[in-house]
Amino acid sequence: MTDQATADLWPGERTETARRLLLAAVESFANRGYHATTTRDIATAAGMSPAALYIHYPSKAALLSEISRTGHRSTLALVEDAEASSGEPVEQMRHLVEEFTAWHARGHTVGRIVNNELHALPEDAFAEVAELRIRIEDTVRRIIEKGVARGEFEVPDARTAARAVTSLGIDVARWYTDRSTESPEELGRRYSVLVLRMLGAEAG
Amino acid sequence: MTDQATADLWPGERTETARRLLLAAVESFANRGYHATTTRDIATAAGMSPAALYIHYPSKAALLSEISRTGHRSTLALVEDAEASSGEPVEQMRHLVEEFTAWHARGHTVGRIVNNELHALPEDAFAEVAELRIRIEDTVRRIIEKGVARGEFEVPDARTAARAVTSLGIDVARWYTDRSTESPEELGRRYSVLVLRMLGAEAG
DNA sequence: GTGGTGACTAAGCGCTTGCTTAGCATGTTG
DNA sequence: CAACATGCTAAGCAAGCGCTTAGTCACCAC
Repeated sequence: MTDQATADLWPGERTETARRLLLAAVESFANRGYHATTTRDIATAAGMSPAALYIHYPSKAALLSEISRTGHRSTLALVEDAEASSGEPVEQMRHLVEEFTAWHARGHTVGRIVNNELHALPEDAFAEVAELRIRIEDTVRRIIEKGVARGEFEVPDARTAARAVTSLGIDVARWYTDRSTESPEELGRRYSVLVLRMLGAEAG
Repeated sequence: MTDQATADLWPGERTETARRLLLAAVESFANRGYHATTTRDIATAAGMSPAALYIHYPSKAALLSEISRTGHRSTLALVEDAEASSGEPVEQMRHLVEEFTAWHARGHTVGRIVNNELHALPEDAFAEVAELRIRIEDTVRRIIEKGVARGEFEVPDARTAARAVTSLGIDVARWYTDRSTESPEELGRRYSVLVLRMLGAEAG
């Protein structure tokens, strides 16, 4: 039931049981929302009694924190890799959109939690995650500004354009389902064409 | 505390008290989420005891249904007005994006409920709302297809492009706050420039 | 006045929630 | 073989949930 992309985020969680609980939490939080999910839901989905959850995680909120932190770190890494992949803004942006979009399609369950359950995070996790989100948006804006300075992009306002680019990718997690006809990779390629054109780049 | 755009959605709710409850529910659902909001929260914010809520609405879910239905109807009307406003796809699309974006910025509280609390809706409200969402997306796709047929737009895939256009607007409700520097109208204009370019239209 | 009505509250019911406690097998160590 | 650690469960606790009940008060018709 759990997709590979999600499972890959926690390759070696402390024990196999802890991992099963985590993946069950991802599934439940994504489908029903954090507050609508009970600890009994998670434990049952992982095939154990409610009390067993607390041997592996101190609280329901700790599960959410772990999911949100890991999801955000993974996204930031992806965005920074795209920036490092080339010196050319057009190529950087193509990579970024392709992978950012595909990530949100492939891992739309984790993506939903990452983007919609921010308000449910405990303070410390929220602080870390907010910082990561800023760094993601800053990276996108930096690429756009560099492209504009070089005359390869042309936008009315870099900040707004950066918002639009990240926004497009993030929202994929909201509507993409496993029954969608486009593969995550195909969607990424199509979105990168649209985005480059949106930014006023010449070539498709 | 409640913005004018939200208040305008219910110009003449049955009684003044019913309206106060509804607006308090909008505020609470948007800030904390439906499941994290208690009927006590709503009643207290409207300045009354928890039991008074049930004189005006049969349940907490009925409040959500009312908010979601009205929000969706208002959005569909806006989209259909944009299509009717001109015979030219470029003009239709400019109007659509300008107003769709501004609506989600102005009414970002209602917008968040409309787009993120679908799973919490009772069955009958969900069915109505799902139908409205399809009509919104269909209208956007129709405009794009007409533009492509006329040689005024050029996109790899109309369905994907329609998703991207609606997605951009919807996601505004997630990140826009009253402290955002751009006005809803200004944001709408900037987004319409980006979208038209994304669709391969000549003029900005 | 009297009876009726509509908007409201204080109190609380039954249930579910996140989490804890006490105890039970199993395996490992000396 | 005793002593302990580990990973789990059955049972349940306090708190909070959506919603109901019983009753109060202001107002209006006659």
